[in-house]
Amino acid sequence: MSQEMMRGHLDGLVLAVLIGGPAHGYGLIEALRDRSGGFFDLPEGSVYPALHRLERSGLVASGWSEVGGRRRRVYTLTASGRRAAEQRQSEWRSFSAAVERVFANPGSGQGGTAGAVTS
Amino acid sequence: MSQEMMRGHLDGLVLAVLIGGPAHGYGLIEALRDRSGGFFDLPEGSVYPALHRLERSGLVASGWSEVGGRRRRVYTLTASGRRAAEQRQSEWRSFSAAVERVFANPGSGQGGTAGAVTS
DNA sequence: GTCTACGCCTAGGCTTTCTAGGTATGAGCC
DNA sequence: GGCTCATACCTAGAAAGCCTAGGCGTAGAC
Repeated sequence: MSQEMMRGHLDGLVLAVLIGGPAHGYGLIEALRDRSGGFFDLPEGSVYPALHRLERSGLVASGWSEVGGRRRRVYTLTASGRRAAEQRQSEWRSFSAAVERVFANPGSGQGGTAGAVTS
Repeated sequence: MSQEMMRGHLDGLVLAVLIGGPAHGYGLIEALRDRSGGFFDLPEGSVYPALHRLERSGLVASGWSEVGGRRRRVYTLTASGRRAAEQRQSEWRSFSAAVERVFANPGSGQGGTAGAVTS
């Protein structure tokens, strides 16, 4: 449903969730599903690589934990990760506003740009 | 600035512009730049392949025109293209709303999901 | 004669996401 | 004991989309 649209936004969404506190991969998937009202139901194969990517970039740090006999890798925002999260959100607002302007604009057309179509 | 975020949204934006009337590639780039307040300044290498893609999908139809000694390929929305344009916009609204929900939600955290970090 | 704006095009590479698998624990059920 | 489900991690490879970096050509200004 929204697979194609995720491009370039996953990292920002993950960082946004981590602003609320540390989380592990599986829980992050649930958090995104819950927060989005079920709209984002991301496969593990998307989220785990994204987390590894963010860790390589220094935006999150991870540590192992054990809960109920199951090991978890818990991710926490770093200082630069927090800055990145805020920047991503402001970029999103700009992007979203720009898209809305394009959608809203009802033509803006001079009407004469097309010329005569010959075939 | 917004290169990564375009993924999956370009087609919808192009279709949105074409709702206002036929346009050619070069003019479409200008229209997107103008309508978005300069935010979308797309390279030709993005827009022309997108138009060809849309034409292959049957969402737009093209015809050649000549204006001032310069040839233009003018693109027009087909019937299914118009439907697709509207659908894209409604999908955008859903997507945008879901992103906003994720950004707005201030934790929603139980706080106890992380467990004790051991290393 | 050169430069800029207009106007079209494509090949190749990069990045990101998804598909489709794999491993392992704990709990509930028969 | 076996089965299944939810939890929890991981990766290789394919698929797709956009950008970079070029190419071609006309018209008009300087």
